[in-house]
Amino acid sequence: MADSPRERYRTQVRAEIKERAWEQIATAGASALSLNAIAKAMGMSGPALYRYFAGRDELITELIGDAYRSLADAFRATADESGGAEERAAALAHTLRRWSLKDPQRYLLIYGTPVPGYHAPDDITAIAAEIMAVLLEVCAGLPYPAPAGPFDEHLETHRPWAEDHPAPAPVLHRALTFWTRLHGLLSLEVAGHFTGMGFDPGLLFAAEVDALLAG
Amino acid sequence: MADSPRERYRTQVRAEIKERAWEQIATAGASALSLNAIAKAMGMSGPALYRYFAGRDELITELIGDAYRSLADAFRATADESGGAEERAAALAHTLRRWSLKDPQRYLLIYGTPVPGYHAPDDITAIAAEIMAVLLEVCAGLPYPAPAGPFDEHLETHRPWAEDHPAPAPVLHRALTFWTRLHGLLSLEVAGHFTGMGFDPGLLFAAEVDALLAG
DNA sequence: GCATTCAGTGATAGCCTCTCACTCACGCTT
DNA sequence: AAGCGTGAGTGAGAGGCTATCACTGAATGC
Repeated sequence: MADSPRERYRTQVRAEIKERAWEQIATAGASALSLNAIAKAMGMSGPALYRYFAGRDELITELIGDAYRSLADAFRATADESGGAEERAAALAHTLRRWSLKDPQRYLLIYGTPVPGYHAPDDITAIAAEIMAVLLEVCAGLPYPAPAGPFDEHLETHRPWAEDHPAPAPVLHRALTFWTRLHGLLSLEVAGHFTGMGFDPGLLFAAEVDALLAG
Repeated sequence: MADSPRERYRTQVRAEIKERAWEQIATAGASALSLNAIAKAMGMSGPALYRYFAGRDELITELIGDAYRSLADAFRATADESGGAEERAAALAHTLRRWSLKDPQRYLLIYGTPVPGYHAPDDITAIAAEIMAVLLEVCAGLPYPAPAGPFDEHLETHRPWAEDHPAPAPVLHRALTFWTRLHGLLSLEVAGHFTGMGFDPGLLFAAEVDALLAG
Protein backbone atom coordinates (compact mmCIF):
# COMPACT_ATOMS: atom_id res chain seq x y z
CA MET A 1 0.00 0.00 0.00
CA ALA A 2 2.89 2.33 0.64
CA ASP A 3 3.52 4.42 -2.44
CA SER A 4 7.21 3.82 -2.30
CA PRO A 5 9.24 4.14 -5.50
CA ARG A 6 9.56 0.38 -5.57
CA GLU A 7 5.83 -0.07 -5.33
CA ARG A 8 5.29 2.38 -8.15
CA TYR A 9 7.79 0.64 -10.33
CA ARG A 10 6.25 -2.68 -9.55
CA THR A 11 2.72 -1.71 -10.49
CA GLN A 12 4.00 -0.07 -13.61
CA VAL A 13 5.82 -3.18 -14.74
CA ARG A 14 2.78 -5.29 -13.95
CA ALA A 15 0.72 -2.98 -16.10
CA GLU A 16 3.15 -3.24 -18.97
CA ILE A 17 3.15 -7.02 -18.75
CA LYS A 18 -0.62 -7.02 -19.00
CA GLU A 19 -0.51 -4.64 -21.91
CA ARG A 20 1.84 -6.87 -23.84
CA ALA A 21 -0.28 -9.84 -22.90
CA TRP A 22 -3.34 -8.19 -24.42
CA GLU A 23 -1.43 -7.49 -27.58
CA GLN A 24 -0.44 -11.12 -27.85
CA ILE A 25 -3.95 -12.31 -27.08
CA ALA A 26 -5.47 -9.99 -29.64
CA THR A 27 -3.29 -11.34 -32.39
CA ALA A 28 -2.77 -14.98 -31.52
CA GLY A 29 -5.42 -15.81 -28.96
CA ALA A 30 -5.13 -16.60 -25.29
CA SER A 31 -3.90 -20.13 -25.88
CA ALA A 32 -0.78 -18.76 -27.54
CA LEU A 33 0.04 -16.41 -24.68
CA SER A 34 3.66 -16.89 -23.74
CA LEU A 35 5.34 -15.40 -20.68
CA ASN A 36 8.64 -15.92 -22.35
CA ALA A 37 7.63 -13.94 -25.39
CA ILE A 38 6.27 -11.15 -23.21
CA ALA A 39 9.52 -10.99 -21.30
CA LYS A 40 11.55 -10.95 -24.47
CA ALA A 41 9.40 -8.16 -25.88
CA MET A 42 10.04 -6.18 -22.71
CA GLY A 43 13.75 -6.77 -22.91
CA MET A 44 13.99 -9.03 -19.93
CA SER A 45 14.67 -12.62 -19.40
CA GLY A 46 11.81 -15.10 -18.95
CA PRO A 47 11.99 -15.90 -15.25
CA ALA A 48 11.89 -12.21 -14.38
CA LEU A 49 8.14 -12.18 -14.92
CA TYR A 50 7.64 -14.59 -12.07
CA ARG A 51 8.42 -11.72 -9.76
CA TYR A 52 5.16 -10.14 -10.92
CA PHE A 53 2.85 -13.05 -11.56
CA ALA A 54 2.91 -16.44 -9.94
CA GLY A 55 2.58 -18.02 -13.36
CA ARG A 56 0.76 -18.05 -16.63
CA ASP A 57 -2.53 -18.97 -14.97
CA GLU A 58 -2.46 -16.08 -12.58
CA LEU A 59 -1.78 -13.64 -15.38
CA ILE A 60 -4.64 -15.01 -17.44
CA THR A 61 -6.98 -14.98 -14.47
CA GLU A 62 -6.17 -11.35 -13.92
CA LEU A 63 -6.78 -10.56 -17.58
CA ILE A 64 -10.14 -12.31 -17.36
CA GLY A 65 -10.97 -10.17 -14.38
CA ASP A 66 -10.02 -7.02 -16.27
CA ALA A 67 -12.14 -8.10 -19.22
CA TYR A 68 -15.17 -8.65 -16.98
CA ARG A 69 -14.53 -5.33 -15.30
CA SER A 70 -14.43 -3.59 -18.65
CA LEU A 71 -17.70 -5.13 -19.75
CA ALA A 72 -19.37 -4.40 -16.45
CA ASP A 73 -18.29 -0.77 -16.65
CA ALA A 74 -19.55 -0.44 -20.19
CA PHE A 75 -22.87 -1.93 -19.11
CA ARG A 76 -23.14 0.32 -16.11
CA ALA A 77 -22.41 3.41 -18.17
CA THR A 78 -24.96 2.45 -20.79
CA ALA A 79 -27.65 1.68 -18.26
CA ASP A 80 -27.10 5.06 -16.68
CA GLU A 81 -27.85 6.90 -19.88
CA SER A 82 -31.13 8.72 -19.97
CA GLY A 83 -34.06 7.31 -21.91
CA GLY A 84 -36.89 4.87 -21.53
CA ALA A 85 -36.36 1.30 -20.55
CA GLU A 86 -36.71 0.10 -24.12
CA GLU A 87 -34.08 2.50 -25.37
CA ARG A 88 -31.74 1.56 -22.59
CA ALA A 89 -32.24 -2.15 -23.19
CA ALA A 90 -31.53 -1.68 -26.87
CA ALA A 91 -28.50 0.41 -25.96
CA LEU A 92 -27.31 -2.35 -23.66
CA ALA A 93 -27.51 -4.82 -26.53
CA HIS A 94 -25.64 -2.44 -28.75
CA THR A 95 -22.98 -1.91 -26.14
CA LEU A 96 -22.56 -5.64 -25.74
CA ARG A 97 -22.12 -6.15 -29.45
CA ARG A 98 -19.68 -3.31 -29.83
CA TRP A 99 -17.70 -4.46 -26.85
CA SER A 100 -17.55 -7.99 -28.23
CA LEU A 101 -16.53 -7.08 -31.74
CA LYS A 102 -14.03 -4.48 -30.66
CA ASP A 103 -11.74 -7.18 -29.34
CA PRO A 104 -13.03 -10.65 -30.17
CA GLN A 105 -10.28 -12.41 -28.27
CA ARG A 106 -11.17 -10.52 -25.14
CA TYR A 107 -14.74 -11.66 -25.57
CA LEU A 108 -13.58 -15.23 -26.07
CA LEU A 109 -11.41 -15.02 -23.00
CA ILE A 110 -14.61 -14.69 -21.00
CA TYR A 111 -17.16 -16.59 -23.02
CA GLY A 112 -15.03 -18.97 -25.04
CA THR A 113 -13.82 -22.44 -24.23
CA PRO A 114 -12.95 -22.69 -20.54
CA VAL A 115 -10.17 -24.86 -19.21
CA PRO A 116 -11.94 -27.96 -17.87
CA GLY A 117 -10.76 -27.73 -14.27
CA TYR A 118 -11.03 -23.96 -14.00
CA HIS A 119 -13.16 -22.39 -11.31
CA ALA A 120 -13.52 -18.64 -11.44
CA PRO A 121 -12.44 -16.95 -8.20
CA ASP A 122 -15.07 -15.10 -6.22
CA ASP A 123 -14.09 -11.61 -7.31
CA ILE A 124 -14.72 -12.61 -10.91
CA THR A 125 -18.10 -14.21 -10.30
CA ALA A 126 -18.97 -11.07 -8.39
CA ILE A 127 -18.38 -8.98 -11.49
CA ALA A 128 -20.41 -11.40 -13.57
CA ALA A 129 -23.23 -10.98 -11.09
CA GLU A 130 -22.84 -7.22 -11.35
CA ILE A 131 -23.33 -7.45 -15.11
CA MET A 132 -26.42 -9.55 -14.64
CA ALA A 133 -27.73 -7.08 -12.09
CA VAL A 134 -27.49 -4.20 -14.54
CA LEU A 135 -29.29 -6.22 -17.16
CA LEU A 136 -31.97 -7.13 -14.66
CA GLU A 137 -32.36 -3.56 -13.57
CA VAL A 138 -33.02 -2.41 -17.11
CA CYS A 139 -35.30 -5.33 -17.91
CA ALA A 140 -37.35 -4.52 -14.85
CA GLY A 141 -38.39 -1.27 -16.50
CA LEU A 142 -39.77 -3.05 -19.52
CA PRO A 143 -43.45 -3.90 -19.73
CA TYR A 144 -43.85 -7.61 -19.16
CA PRO A 145 -46.53 -10.22 -19.74
CA ALA A 146 -48.15 -12.44 -17.15
CA PRO A 147 -46.11 -15.47 -16.13
CA ALA A 148 -46.68 -18.26 -18.59
CA GLY A 149 -45.16 -21.67 -19.00
CA PRO A 150 -43.31 -23.99 -16.68
CA PHE A 151 -40.06 -22.03 -16.74
CA ASP A 152 -41.69 -18.90 -15.33
CA GLU A 153 -43.14 -21.03 -12.61
CA HIS A 154 -39.76 -22.60 -12.00
CA LEU A 155 -38.16 -19.18 -11.77
CA GLU A 156 -40.48 -18.09 -8.97
CA THR A 157 -38.69 -20.48 -6.68
CA HIS A 158 -35.27 -20.76 -8.33
CA ARG A 159 -33.79 -17.34 -8.38
CA PRO A 160 -30.73 -17.21 -6.18
CA TRP A 161 -28.85 -15.41 -8.96
CA ALA A 162 -31.29 -12.49 -8.66
CA GLU A 163 -31.28 -12.61 -4.90
CA ASP A 164 -31.77 -9.03 -4.04
CA HIS A 165 -33.88 -8.03 -6.98
CA PRO A 166 -37.64 -8.24 -6.49
CA ALA A 167 -38.46 -8.58 -10.19
CA PRO A 168 -41.25 -11.00 -11.11
CA ALA A 169 -40.48 -14.16 -13.03
CA PRO A 170 -41.21 -12.83 -16.52
CA VAL A 171 -38.63 -10.11 -15.99
CA LEU A 172 -36.03 -12.62 -14.89
CA HIS A 173 -36.97 -14.75 -17.84
CA ARG A 174 -36.49 -11.88 -20.23
CA ALA A 175 -33.15 -10.96 -18.76
CA LEU A 176 -32.01 -14.53 -19.27
CA THR A 177 -33.22 -14.76 -22.84
CA PHE A 178 -31.71 -11.36 -23.53
CA TRP A 179 -28.43 -12.70 -22.33
CA THR A 180 -28.50 -16.08 -23.99
CA ARG A 181 -29.86 -15.00 -27.35
CA LEU A 182 -27.43 -12.17 -27.83
CA HIS A 183 -24.63 -14.34 -26.63
CA GLY A 184 -25.57 -16.98 -29.19
CA LEU A 185 -25.36 -14.43 -31.95
CA LEU A 186 -22.12 -12.94 -30.77
CA SER A 187 -20.25 -16.11 -30.01
CA LEU A 188 -21.09 -17.47 -33.44
CA GLU A 189 -20.16 -14.22 -35.10
CA VAL A 190 -16.93 -13.79 -33.19
CA ALA A 191 -15.92 -17.38 -33.85
CA GLY A 192 -16.45 -16.79 -37.54
CA HIS A 193 -19.35 -19.18 -38.05
CA PHE A 194 -21.23 -16.58 -40.08
CA THR A 195 -18.43 -15.81 -42.49
CA GLY A 196 -19.26 -17.02 -45.93
CA MET A 197 -22.97 -17.22 -45.24
CA GLY A 198 -23.53 -13.95 -46.98
CA PHE A 199 -25.91 -12.13 -44.66
CA ASP A 200 -25.23 -9.19 -42.39
CA PRO A 201 -24.86 -10.33 -38.77
CA GLY A 202 -25.64 -6.82 -37.61
CA LEU A 203 -29.11 -6.96 -39.09
CA LEU A 204 -29.81 -10.33 -37.55
CA PHE A 205 -28.65 -8.93 -34.24
CA ALA A 206 -30.95 -5.95 -34.61
CA ALA A 207 -33.85 -8.24 -35.47
CA GLU A 208 -33.21 -10.29 -32.36
CA VAL A 209 -33.11 -7.19 -30.22
CA ASP A 210 -36.45 -6.14 -31.68
CA ALA A 211 -37.93 -9.55 -30.99
CA LEU A 212 -36.61 -9.38 -27.45
CA LEU A 213 -38.19 -6.02 -26.79
CA ALA A 214 -41.46 -6.98 -28.47
CA GLY A 215 -41.78 -10.42 -26.86
CA MET B 1 -7.45 -48.31 -51.30
CA ALA B 2 -6.09 -51.83 -51.44
CA ASP B 3 -7.18 -53.69 -48.34
CA SER B 4 -3.71 -55.01 -47.71
CA PRO B 5 -2.77 -56.03 -44.16
CA ARG B 6 -0.66 -52.94 -43.91
CA GLU B 7 -3.56 -50.72 -44.87
CA ARG B 8 -5.75 -52.38 -42.31
CA TYR B 9 -3.19 -51.98 -39.62
CA ARG B 10 -2.68 -48.38 -40.58
CA THR B 11 -6.34 -47.44 -40.40
CA GLN B 12 -6.67 -49.29 -37.14
CA VAL B 13 -3.80 -47.42 -35.55
CA ARG B 14 -5.16 -44.14 -36.84
CA ALA B 15 -8.48 -45.01 -35.23
CA GLU B 16 -6.84 -45.80 -31.93
CA ILE B 17 -4.92 -42.54 -31.99
CA LYS B 18 -8.15 -40.67 -32.48
CA GLU B 19 -9.80 -42.62 -29.71
CA ARG B 20 -7.07 -41.72 -27.26
CA ALA B 21 -7.23 -38.16 -28.49
CA TRP B 22 -10.95 -38.01 -27.68
CA GLU B 23 -10.27 -39.36 -24.22
CA GLN B 24 -7.69 -36.69 -23.60
CA ILE B 25 -9.94 -33.99 -24.98
CA ALA B 26 -12.89 -35.12 -22.89
CA THR B 27 -10.90 -34.84 -19.70
CA ALA B 28 -8.50 -31.99 -20.30
CA GLY B 29 -9.84 -30.10 -23.29
CA ALA B 30 -8.50 -29.75 -26.76
CA SER B 31 -5.84 -27.26 -25.79
CA ALA B 32 -4.18 -29.89 -23.63
CA LEU B 33 -4.09 -32.50 -26.37
CA SER B 34 -0.57 -33.89 -26.57
CA LEU B 35 0.70 -36.19 -29.30
CA ASN B 36 3.44 -37.26 -26.98
CA ALA B 37 1.01 -38.32 -24.30
CA ILE B 38 -1.10 -40.22 -26.81
CA ALA B 39 1.96 -42.05 -28.06
CA LYS B 40 3.05 -42.89 -24.55
CA ALA B 41 -0.42 -44.18 -23.72
CA MET B 42 -0.25 -46.41 -26.77
CA GLY B 43 3.16 -47.69 -25.82
CA MET B 44 5.05 -46.03 -28.61
CA SER B 45 7.50 -43.23 -28.83
CA GLY B 46 6.38 -39.75 -29.74
CA PRO B 47 7.61 -39.35 -33.29
CA ALA B 48 5.87 -42.56 -34.33
CA LEU B 49 2.58 -40.71 -34.53
CA TYR B 50 3.89 -38.55 -37.31
CA ARG B 51 3.58 -41.59 -39.56
CA TYR B 52 -0.18 -41.27 -39.12
CA PHE B 53 -0.82 -37.58 -38.84
CA ALA B 54 1.21 -34.76 -40.28
CA GLY B 55 1.06 -33.01 -36.93
CA ARG B 56 -1.11 -31.89 -34.07
CA ASP B 57 -3.10 -29.57 -36.28
CA GLU B 58 -4.02 -32.27 -38.75
CA LEU B 59 -5.17 -34.55 -35.97
CA ILE B 60 -7.33 -31.85 -34.46
CA THR B 61 -8.73 -30.90 -37.82
CA GLU B 62 -9.73 -34.48 -38.38
CA LEU B 63 -11.35 -34.65 -34.95
CA ILE B 64 -13.29 -31.50 -35.74
CA GLY B 65 -14.46 -33.13 -38.94
CA ASP B 66 -15.59 -36.22 -37.04
CA ALA B 67 -17.43 -34.09 -34.54
CA TYR B 68 -19.27 -32.23 -37.29
CA ARG B 69 -20.02 -35.53 -39.00
CA SER B 70 -21.45 -36.92 -35.79
CA LEU B 71 -23.68 -33.91 -35.26
CA ALA B 72 -24.80 -33.92 -38.89
CA ASP B 73 -25.72 -37.60 -38.67
CA ALA B 74 -27.65 -37.08 -35.46
CA PHE B 75 -29.50 -34.20 -37.10
CA ARG B 76 -30.25 -36.18 -40.22
CA ALA B 77 -31.57 -39.12 -38.22
CA THR B 78 -33.76 -36.88 -36.11
CA ALA B 79 -35.16 -35.04 -39.10
CA ASP B 80 -36.04 -38.35 -40.71
CA GLU B 81 -38.23 -39.40 -37.83
CA SER B 82 -41.92 -39.38 -38.50
CA GLY B 83 -44.06 -36.60 -37.14
CA GLY B 84 -45.22 -33.12 -37.95
CA ALA B 85 -42.80 -30.32 -38.61
CA GLU B 86 -43.22 -28.91 -35.12
CA GLU B 87 -42.43 -32.20 -33.48
CA ARG B 88 -39.43 -32.69 -35.67
CA ALA B 89 -38.16 -29.19 -35.01
CA ALA B 90 -38.51 -29.74 -31.28
CA ALA B 91 -36.79 -33.10 -31.66
CA LEU B 92 -33.95 -31.41 -33.52
CA ALA B 93 -33.50 -29.00 -30.65
CA HIS B 94 -33.53 -31.86 -28.20
CA THR B 95 -31.00 -33.78 -30.26
CA LEU B 96 -28.75 -30.76 -30.36
CA ARG B 97 -28.87 -30.35 -26.62
CA ARG B 98 -28.28 -33.99 -25.90
CA TRP B 99 -25.43 -34.12 -28.37
CA SER B 100 -23.85 -31.05 -26.81
CA LEU B 101 -24.12 -32.16 -23.21
CA LYS B 102 -23.04 -35.71 -23.90
CA ASP B 103 -19.53 -34.54 -24.59
CA PRO B 104 -19.08 -30.85 -23.86
CA GLN B 105 -15.51 -30.76 -25.07
CA ARG B 106 -16.57 -32.13 -28.42
CA TYR B 107 -19.13 -29.36 -28.64
CA LEU B 108 -16.49 -26.81 -27.74
CA LEU B 109 -14.14 -28.21 -30.33
CA ILE B 110 -16.62 -27.04 -32.94
CA TYR B 111 -18.24 -24.02 -31.36
CA GLY B 112 -15.68 -22.89 -28.84
CA THR B 113 -12.77 -20.52 -29.22
CA PRO B 114 -11.18 -20.92 -32.62
CA VAL B 115 -7.49 -20.50 -33.26
CA PRO B 116 -7.19 -17.00 -34.78
CA GLY B 117 -5.60 -17.99 -38.06
CA TYR B 118 -7.63 -21.13 -38.58
CA HIS B 119 -9.67 -21.58 -41.74
CA ALA B 120 -11.84 -24.66 -41.88
CA PRO B 121 -11.14 -26.83 -44.92
CA ASP B 122 -13.88 -27.26 -47.48
CA ASP B 123 -14.98 -30.72 -46.40
CA ILE B 124 -15.73 -29.34 -42.96
CA THR B 125 -17.66 -26.32 -44.14
CA ALA B 126 -19.59 -28.74 -46.35
CA ILE B 127 -20.73 -30.69 -43.30
CA ALA B 128 -21.66 -27.47 -41.54
CA ALA B 129 -23.76 -26.58 -44.57
CA GLU B 130 -25.34 -30.02 -44.42
CA ILE B 131 -26.38 -29.40 -40.83
CA MET B 132 -27.87 -26.07 -41.80
CA ALA B 133 -29.69 -27.72 -44.69
CA VAL B 134 -31.39 -30.21 -42.40
CA LEU B 135 -32.45 -27.43 -40.09
CA LEU B 136 -33.76 -25.45 -43.02
CA GLU B 137 -35.65 -28.42 -44.36
CA VAL B 138 -37.46 -28.91 -41.09
CA CYS B 139 -38.11 -25.21 -40.60
CA ALA B 140 -39.64 -25.08 -44.08
CA GLY B 141 -42.44 -27.31 -42.84
CA LEU B 142 -43.36 -24.92 -40.07
CA PRO B 143 -46.10 -22.35 -40.56
CA TYR B 144 -44.50 -18.98 -41.02
CA PRO B 145 -45.60 -15.36 -40.82
CA ALA B 146 -45.37 -12.78 -43.56
CA PRO B 147 -41.93 -11.21 -43.99
CA ALA B 148 -41.54 -8.36 -41.54
CA GLY B 149 -38.67 -6.13 -40.67
CA PRO B 150 -35.49 -5.13 -42.43
CA PHE B 151 -33.72 -8.41 -41.82
CA ASP B 152 -36.35 -10.43 -43.70
CA GLU B 153 -35.96 -8.00 -46.55
CA HIS B 154 -32.23 -8.32 -46.39
CA LEU B 155 -32.49 -12.09 -46.45
CA GLU B 156 -34.43 -12.06 -49.71
CA THR B 157 -31.29 -10.99 -51.46
CA HIS B 158 -28.59 -12.31 -49.14
CA ARG B 159 -29.03 -16.04 -48.98
CA PRO B 160 -26.03 -17.77 -50.51
CA TRP B 161 -25.91 -20.08 -47.51
CA ALA B 162 -29.33 -21.46 -48.45
CA GLU B 163 -28.50 -21.54 -52.12
CA ASP B 164 -30.53 -24.47 -53.27
CA HIS B 165 -33.39 -24.12 -50.87
CA PRO B 166 -36.36 -22.14 -52.11
CA ALA B 167 -37.64 -21.25 -48.64
CA PRO B 168 -38.99 -17.72 -48.18
CA ALA B 169 -37.19 -15.26 -45.98
CA PRO B 170 -39.17 -15.85 -42.76
CA VAL B 171 -38.20 -19.51 -42.92
CA LEU B 172 -34.55 -18.68 -43.32
CA HIS B 173 -34.87 -16.20 -40.51
CA ARG B 174 -36.39 -18.80 -38.23
CA ALA B 175 -33.69 -21.32 -39.05
CA LEU B 176 -31.09 -18.76 -38.13
CA THR B 177 -32.70 -17.76 -34.86
CA PHE B 178 -33.23 -21.42 -34.06
CA TRP B 179 -29.56 -21.95 -34.52
CA THR B 180 -28.29 -18.87 -32.73
CA ARG B 181 -30.66 -18.97 -29.77
CA LEU B 182 -30.08 -22.60 -28.96
CA HIS B 183 -26.41 -22.13 -29.46
CA GLY B 184 -26.43 -19.25 -27.01
CA LEU B 185 -28.05 -21.41 -24.39
CA LEU B 186 -25.80 -24.37 -24.98
CA SER B 187 -22.50 -22.56 -25.17
CA LEU B 188 -23.23 -20.79 -21.91
CA GLU B 189 -24.38 -23.98 -20.27
CA VAL B 190 -21.46 -26.03 -21.53
CA ALA B 191 -18.96 -23.38 -20.49
CA GLY B 192 -20.45 -23.44 -17.01
CA HIS B 193 -21.83 -19.92 -16.96
CA PHE B 194 -25.11 -21.15 -15.50
CA THR B 195 -23.61 -23.05 -12.61
CA GLY B 196 -24.42 -21.42 -9.35
CA MET B 197 -27.33 -19.46 -10.77
CA GLY B 198 -29.76 -21.94 -9.36
CA PHE B 199 -32.22 -22.45 -12.19
CA ASP B 200 -32.61 -25.49 -14.44
CA PRO B 201 -31.01 -24.86 -17.84
CA GLY B 202 -33.16 -27.60 -19.33
CA LEU B 203 -36.32 -25.69 -18.57
CA LEU B 204 -34.96 -22.50 -20.04
CA PHE B 205 -33.98 -24.45 -23.12
CA ALA B 206 -37.48 -25.89 -23.39
CA ALA B 207 -38.98 -22.45 -23.00
CA GLU B 208 -36.81 -21.14 -25.80
CA VAL B 209 -37.83 -24.01 -28.05
CA ASP B 210 -41.47 -23.20 -27.33
CA ALA B 211 -40.89 -19.55 -28.13
CA LEU B 212 -39.13 -20.53 -31.33
CA LEU B 213 -42.00 -22.70 -32.49
CA ALA B 214 -44.64 -20.18 -31.44
CA GLY B 215 -42.92 -17.14 -32.88
C1' DG C 1 14.46 -65.65 -51.62
C1' DC C 2 15.27 -61.08 -52.08
C1' DA C 3 14.47 -56.14 -52.71
C1' DT C 4 11.45 -52.76 -51.20
C1' DT C 5 8.59 -50.38 -48.33
C1' DC C 6 7.34 -48.61 -44.14
C1' DA C 7 6.54 -48.65 -38.85
C1' DG C 8 8.98 -47.35 -35.14
C1' DT C 9 13.33 -45.68 -32.76
C1' DG C 10 16.68 -42.33 -30.51
C1' DA C 11 18.88 -38.01 -31.08
C1' DT C 12 18.28 -33.37 -31.74
C1' DA C 13 16.58 -28.52 -32.30
C1' DG C 14 13.69 -25.21 -30.61
C1' DC C 15 9.82 -23.84 -28.21
C1' DC C 16 7.42 -23.53 -23.60
C1' DT C 17 6.65 -23.10 -18.00
C1' DC C 18 8.64 -22.85 -13.86
C1' DT C 19 12.48 -23.39 -9.98
C1' DC C 20 16.65 -22.21 -8.01
C1' DA C 21 20.88 -20.10 -6.61
C1' DC C 22 23.03 -16.16 -7.35
C1' DT C 23 24.32 -11.05 -8.18
C1' DC C 24 23.83 -6.52 -7.68
C1' DA C 25 21.60 -2.05 -7.32
C1' DC C 26 18.28 0.60 -5.07
C1' DG C 27 16.25 2.84 -1.17
C1' DC C 28 15.26 2.73 3.64
C1' DT C 29 17.16 3.18 8.15
C1' DT C 30 20.29 4.64 11.25
C1' DA D 1 26.25 9.85 4.65
C1' DA D 2 27.06 5.07 5.07
C1' DG D 3 25.67 0.64 5.09
C1' DC D 4 22.52 -3.01 5.05
C1' DG D 5 18.50 -5.58 3.60
C1' DT D 6 15.08 -6.14 0.17
C1' DG D 7 13.93 -7.46 -4.06
C1' DA D 8 14.61 -7.17 -9.28
C1' DG D 9 16.83 -9.58 -12.67
C1' DT D 10 20.07 -13.19 -14.29
C1' DG D 11 21.67 -17.85 -16.21
C1' DA D 12 21.36 -22.62 -15.66
C1' DG D 13 18.56 -26.36 -15.70
C1' DA D 14 14.56 -29.77 -15.24
C1' DG D 15 10.85 -31.43 -17.63
C1' DG D 16 7.21 -30.79 -20.91
C1' DC D 17 5.86 -30.06 -25.75
C1' DT D 18 6.06 -30.23 -31.41
C1' DA D 19 8.49 -31.62 -35.10
C1' DT D 20 12.55 -33.36 -38.15
C1' DC D 21 16.00 -36.61 -39.27
C1' DA D 22 18.78 -40.65 -40.06
C1' DC D 23 18.55 -45.07 -38.98
C1' DT D 24 16.95 -50.08 -37.94
C1' DG D 25 14.45 -53.98 -38.58
C1' DA D 26 10.50 -56.46 -39.92
C1' DA D 27 6.77 -57.44 -42.87
C1' DT D 28 5.29 -57.30 -47.74
C1' DG D 29 5.07 -58.23 -52.50
C1' DC D 30 7.38 -59.92 -56.47
